[in-house]
Amino acid sequence: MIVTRWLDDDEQRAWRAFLTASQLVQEELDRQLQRDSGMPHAYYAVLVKLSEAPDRMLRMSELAAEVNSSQSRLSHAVARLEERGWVRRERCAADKRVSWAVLTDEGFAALAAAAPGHVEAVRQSFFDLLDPEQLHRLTEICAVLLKRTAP
Amino acid sequence: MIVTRWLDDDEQRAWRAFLTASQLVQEELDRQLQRDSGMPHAYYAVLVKLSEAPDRMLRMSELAAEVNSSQSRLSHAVARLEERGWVRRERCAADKRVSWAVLTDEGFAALAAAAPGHVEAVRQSFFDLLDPEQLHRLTEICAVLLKRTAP
DNA sequence: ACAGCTTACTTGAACTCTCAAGTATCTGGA
DNA sequence: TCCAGATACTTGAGAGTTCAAGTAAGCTGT
Repeated sequence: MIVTRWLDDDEQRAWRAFLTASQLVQEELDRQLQRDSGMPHAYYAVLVKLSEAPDRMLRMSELAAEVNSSQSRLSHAVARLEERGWVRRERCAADKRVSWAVLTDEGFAALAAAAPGHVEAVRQSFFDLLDPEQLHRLTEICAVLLKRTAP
Repeated sequence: MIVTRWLDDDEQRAWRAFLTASQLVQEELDRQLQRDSGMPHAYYAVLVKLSEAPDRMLRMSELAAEVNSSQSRLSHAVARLEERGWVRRERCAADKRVSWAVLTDEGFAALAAAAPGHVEAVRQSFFDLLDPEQLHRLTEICAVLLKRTAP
């Protein structure tokens, strides 16, 4: 039988602070993007990754990995983005299972329109609150949280 | 005209690390709870807060504030929890607009059953990865992110 | 060459969340 | 008193996410 190692008070506080802070920041940015640009943050992330890719295109599976999404989620998301004309799908000739997601000019324009407001929001709810020392440490800590190889 | 203060490379890294780390941790725990206990993390949080409240009951609006949720979201959530018999609603006699959410014995039992596995998961994806120094700093930083009064 | 596994992606249904609108109740001032 | 506005909560519709299952195409070993 395994005895649960419950969280002590300090751990409780630490955990709830992390959870609440990250929720708060994410919700705030999601709301800002939805309100000002009519897209959730997940869609914004897709557009960003595509815009940074060579020829503004990526395989669906690569794109999913880049934006930290399941294939299913991405597939639905790209379907919506396609409806808006912001992304286009292209079947790969070499391997017909693969499809490429391609950022259209309209998609790039939508991203360009959304970006300034979003960056400003990120500054307000994140960077402007932290000094360089804190920022550096937070980055390190987050890197640690990410490093452990998923099971 | 306002000139956008774009993020420099360090800022990009910091921001993406924070976003990715917090998403990863949250998704992991959400998945764990859903898989092992059939509830999303948001519902678990509701049960926890109720279990800690005097008489295991809270007004809907207080509960919403405690779990960082909109009233609408909480109302839907409590409706689902009520269907499962984990929470019960009681109209307040003094102010009939108010309703109390009350944790039932079944709800408490469900929480008790879910907690050990969840705590273990939190250890694995959070505490076990950080040393005490990092934990302390992270808590401070998250407190800063939370402190700014929402507009 | 071809049966069976793997890979890449899609689909559908169930569920949660959001936003806006709706209901009921209370409160403060004319 | 009474009504206009505030408060507490609910409801419904639309959208995104998840999970499991489904399709299609490539690979592998015999």
